[in-house]
Amino acid sequence: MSHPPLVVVTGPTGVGKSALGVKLAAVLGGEVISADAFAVYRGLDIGTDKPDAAARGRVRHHLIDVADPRECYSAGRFVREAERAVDDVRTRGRLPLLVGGTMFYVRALCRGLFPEPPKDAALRAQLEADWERDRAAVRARLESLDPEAARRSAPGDRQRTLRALEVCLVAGRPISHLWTASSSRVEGRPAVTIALARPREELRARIRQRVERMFSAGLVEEVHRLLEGGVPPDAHALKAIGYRQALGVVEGAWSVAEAREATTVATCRLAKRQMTWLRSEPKVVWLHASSPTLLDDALRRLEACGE
RNA sequence: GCCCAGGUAGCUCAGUUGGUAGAGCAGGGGACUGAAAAUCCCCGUGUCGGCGGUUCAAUUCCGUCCCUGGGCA
Repeated sequence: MSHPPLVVVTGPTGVGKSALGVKLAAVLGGEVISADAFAVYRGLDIGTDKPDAAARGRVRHHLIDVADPRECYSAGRFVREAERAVDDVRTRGRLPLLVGGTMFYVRALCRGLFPEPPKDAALRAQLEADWERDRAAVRARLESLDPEAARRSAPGDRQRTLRALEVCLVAGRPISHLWTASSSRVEGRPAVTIALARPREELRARIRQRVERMFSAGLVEEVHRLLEGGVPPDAHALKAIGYRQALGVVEGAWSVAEAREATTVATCRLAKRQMTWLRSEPKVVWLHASSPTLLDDALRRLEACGE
């Protein structure tokens, strides 16, 4: 069963991934599978810069608006749903294009995650409490259970430390052993990864403009609506850049100008971290997003890769 | 015009009883296996406003000039 390689279109926020993704899909008879940790939530439209009705009318999109904003979406769920979407698109004889900037999701889909042991909410809560009380003790515990995992996470990294401990305890074996069991169904068919880049200052300017657009398009009102719709202020969906800051405005802690500035800064940092992911990625086809012949450049590179 | 207060990192400022300086923010680099737009780690040489003077040594003291606030005319 030989499929064409999965086409991935990625890059830092604001470079123009979505636009290229839609154009490629239109030309190649493909469908977009979004790799975006917040566009999955219904009701988060403005701040996620979700593809608009025109784009979604032109090309079919998957994994957008698939979760309730009160839920906590996850990489594991993304991989399951994305694999299903890839199969679905291929079954219909079309080309799946993974488009998005959530690098962890992209990597998880392409390289796989280890088989997850069942969740244990009580244990997680207990570990969180332990961490607040004595994080050194928690670290020592991980150190004894799984020295390898301890070495791979910084002492201050609460999230990884607790996750590692939780998995070790539930699975009854070190998480570092489970890591070696990672597997992905798309892994065998290497993806062609197109990454878009722009000069730093240009990207910064685009981000600044986009953030201004989001606030004037009613980002604060959108947060209002979500809260009125029953989304708790501490919901994961409201931890997204822009939403956090807009929530600050709703709660009266920040002026709109402050929120806008903070959102811009946070978004630029996100872009920087995304670039860090991509630089370490071994086989990436880099394209200049501002090239007037971008679509042709991309098509040519895909052809060269066998698509 | 006079009087005060300032002029130190991209920004806001601290500091040096004279031995060429450091915080926060911004910025940069990196890590990343189910919260990932998260979580975390590392990175600070800059004519200390200009020019003179005193001094072994001036960003620090003195003089003068320029600039920015505020006050008085």
